Amino acid sequence: MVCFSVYSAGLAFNRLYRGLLSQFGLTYPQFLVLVSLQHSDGQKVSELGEALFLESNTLTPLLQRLETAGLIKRQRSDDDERVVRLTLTPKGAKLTEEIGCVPPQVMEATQMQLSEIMALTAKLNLLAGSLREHAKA
Amino acid sequence: MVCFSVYSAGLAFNRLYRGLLSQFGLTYPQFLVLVSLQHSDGQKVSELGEALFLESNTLTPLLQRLETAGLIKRQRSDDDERVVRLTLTPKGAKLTEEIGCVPPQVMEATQMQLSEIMALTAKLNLLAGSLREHAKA
DNA sequence: TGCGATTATATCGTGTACGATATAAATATA
DNA sequence: TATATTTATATCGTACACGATATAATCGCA
Repeated sequence: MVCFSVYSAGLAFNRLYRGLLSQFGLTYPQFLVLVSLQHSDGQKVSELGEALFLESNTLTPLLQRLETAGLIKRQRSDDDERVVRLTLTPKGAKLTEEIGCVPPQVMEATQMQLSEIMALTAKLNLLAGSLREHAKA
Repeated sequence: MVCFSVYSAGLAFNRLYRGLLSQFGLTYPQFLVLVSLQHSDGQKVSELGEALFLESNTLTPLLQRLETAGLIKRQRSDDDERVVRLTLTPKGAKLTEEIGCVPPQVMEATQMQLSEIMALTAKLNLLAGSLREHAKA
């Protein structure tokens, strides 16, 4: 069953990341947020949610923890007071640089060729896309 | 990044299963437990944990909920009082039959050929195996 | 202009995951 | 055969994930 393979591979990745990220005081979803903000600082919560496939009920508490840790700033937009924009603090930007060493370690742990990883990634993205389409309909 | 693809595909599967299983009052991990017990009734908690890659800190509350719902029975072994054996109740066995209609619906939602699904599953299992090996070392 | 609908984020309750630790039973060993 | 060690499960605290709902700001339209 693919679903179970995806599920258990997700567990395995999560455990690996936990070991690698605990020294930085981060979880895997928090890591994803920092990396996403590094690529595009000042994102709205909704934009981050589209990038990570998460909604405000999951993101809000996660972002509050990152703000409490001094890694990001959350501020209401002046144009539209409903919108909250997210920016890395200097401390957050510095930490995001430091965790750049983590993805190579994960790649190494996969024991797979880069080409194979990319092919697998592409298939998973197609699969996830189909599942999301199906959910909408 | 494979890790993110696995993560987001896991989210998508979880959402799909949520929609399909809610009518039965089950979550995806609970579904996995019932199916595992259908294949091998009377498993120990530790055996179930090896099958699902979960430990007692996750399984105990999950199994307690299934017992409260009247779907499984948890009983201490006579041979070894540390061991808890898990069996489907008649109600649980009946429900497990009924949810047999769910996996085909999931397969359909993937929009993939069976051969492609099997190849993907095999690769994911290899990957997860490598990650688990790496975690042990 | 005013007011109902929409939008963006937040809150709440439930159910996983998991590290750390507890508890009790079984085993090993002095 | 006592006692230390190991093993199986359970408990606790923290952090996601998500359905349902709340709240406040903006928009649409009469």
